Amino acid sequence: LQVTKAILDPFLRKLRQAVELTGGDICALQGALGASHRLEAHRDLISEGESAGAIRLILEGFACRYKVLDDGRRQITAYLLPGDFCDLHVGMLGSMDHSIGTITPCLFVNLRSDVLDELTVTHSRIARALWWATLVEEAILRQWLVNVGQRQAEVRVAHLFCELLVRLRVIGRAGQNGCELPLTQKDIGETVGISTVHVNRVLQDLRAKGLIRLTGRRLEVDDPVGLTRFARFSPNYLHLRHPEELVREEPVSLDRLLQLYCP
Amino acid sequence: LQVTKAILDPFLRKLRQAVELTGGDICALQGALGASHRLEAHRDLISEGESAGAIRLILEGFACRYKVLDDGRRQITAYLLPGDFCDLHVGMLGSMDHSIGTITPCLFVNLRSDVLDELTVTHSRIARALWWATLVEEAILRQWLVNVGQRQAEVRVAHLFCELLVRLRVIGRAGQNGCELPLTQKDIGETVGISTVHVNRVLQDLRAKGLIRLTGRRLEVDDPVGLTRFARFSPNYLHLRHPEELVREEPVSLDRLLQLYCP
DNA sequence: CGGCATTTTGACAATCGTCAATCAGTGTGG
DNA sequence: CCACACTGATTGACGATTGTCAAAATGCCG
Repeated sequence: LQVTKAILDPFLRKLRQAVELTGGDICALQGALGASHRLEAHRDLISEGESAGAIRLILEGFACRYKVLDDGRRQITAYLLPGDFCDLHVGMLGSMDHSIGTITPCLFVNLRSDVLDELTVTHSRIARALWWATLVEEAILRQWLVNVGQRQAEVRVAHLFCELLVRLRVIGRAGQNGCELPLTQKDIGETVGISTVHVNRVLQDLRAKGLIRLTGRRLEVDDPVGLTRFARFSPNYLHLRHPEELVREEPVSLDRLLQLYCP
Repeated sequence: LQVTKAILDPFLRKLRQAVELTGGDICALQGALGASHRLEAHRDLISEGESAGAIRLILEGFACRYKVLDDGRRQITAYLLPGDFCDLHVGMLGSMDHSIGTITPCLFVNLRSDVLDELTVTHSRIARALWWATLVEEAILRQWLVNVGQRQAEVRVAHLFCELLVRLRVIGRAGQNGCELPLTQKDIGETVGISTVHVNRVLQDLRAKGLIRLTGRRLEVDDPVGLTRFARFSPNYLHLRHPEELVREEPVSLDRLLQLYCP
């Protein structure tokens, strides 16, 4: 499978939130790309207990980190979207303390870790951007803990939607009025710590309030301002450098990006 | 205030869980130490929104990361114990997305960030150990999210105690039968996402089960095995290299450590 | 069309939160 | 030494949010 350049767009957009990458940086990153591969929905990329291997970057699809308890309950601890790493720095810890699984069919590229190690020495901006991504993941975890620990079910769900909307918008996958959101109600419940049945009730309430509609695999936002206010959402914890860009609905074509960045 | 060497013991013990430090590493770390200072209980070290400044290491006392909601509710997202950093890598993100406050009176040292930056280049083991500490923090956050999202109040509290016992044992501050634990029931509730009143009920239940007693500022563990089993606690997510050492009740004297490490 | 996953509904129960009062422990000043 | 204040712990009554169970409805895909 050939990795076309356009498919790196979400990744580059995301990193642009951390640092201003130069053309040289981008080309160097391309040089680290290894083999790409597909995985169908509901498969594990890595399971808890395994020792982390290759570094993988998601190009397409939804995946998640999760932990399963002995009684079968599952907690999703992160969503991995196009442009996110699966196991960038976690590998340093030795064995995985959680699993990573796909939600939809996904497309990945491997990154040659030796090349990447070298890059972080020769291209300090890249090193910085990669650590930024890891630290933002941690910040998101803190925010999730606040939601699950302190807020009511309805607010939790609203907040999750706000966050996903922003993250998808950063990578050019969401407009102001909605986005593709391939999560089941079970997934949502396992994310915010409520039962599937209650997720259903909450979604109906949010719809009745005129805030959102979750139909099929798509989230429609009827009242963006109201939703943000209801969820008490502030994107500060995402540490974006260019919040103003989030308004732009149109994805930037990668031709455009490469024009700008590669001399 | 003079930083004696002995007071670094928890820090060095903790890092030994990540990598085997050489005498040179330890001496280099000592060279990065700056001014030390005290702070009384219930004060903020850094508040949300501020831009992170100096890098600080806790030498003595309990502190925590937390977020406050607009309705006054608070969620503690991490405990900072002796040997833990307050703002090691978080500074890379610019502004703080949470606050750090003391629980007991605390003693800190500043670290010269320029010296530390240099260290991470010249002493790769140190760089590795510092990132390990950050990644373990993230792993703990994931585990907390699982607890708060999926488990019953009683199990949440039991699990928290297990974790704190292990972490305190690593730094030589806990035996098999208990430890100093200066948390109020309010603190515990704000950690595991339950009300203060319910914390009280849960503690009584745990005592009635013969597992633990929390009296004053001390946690007594009456049935360590039973507690671990009840909490479904596994220390894997703490990524310790020397779990066998946790059994040892006696703190290693720093004279001993320096004898071993400094030629 | 038929099978399967997902969503939806209703009834009921349980955990947990809230409120408000009391009790216990600790430190302070007279 | 004791009254006092203050914080933290404890108790009880009550209610609300949320979970569980089980069934029915809907949607999706071969």
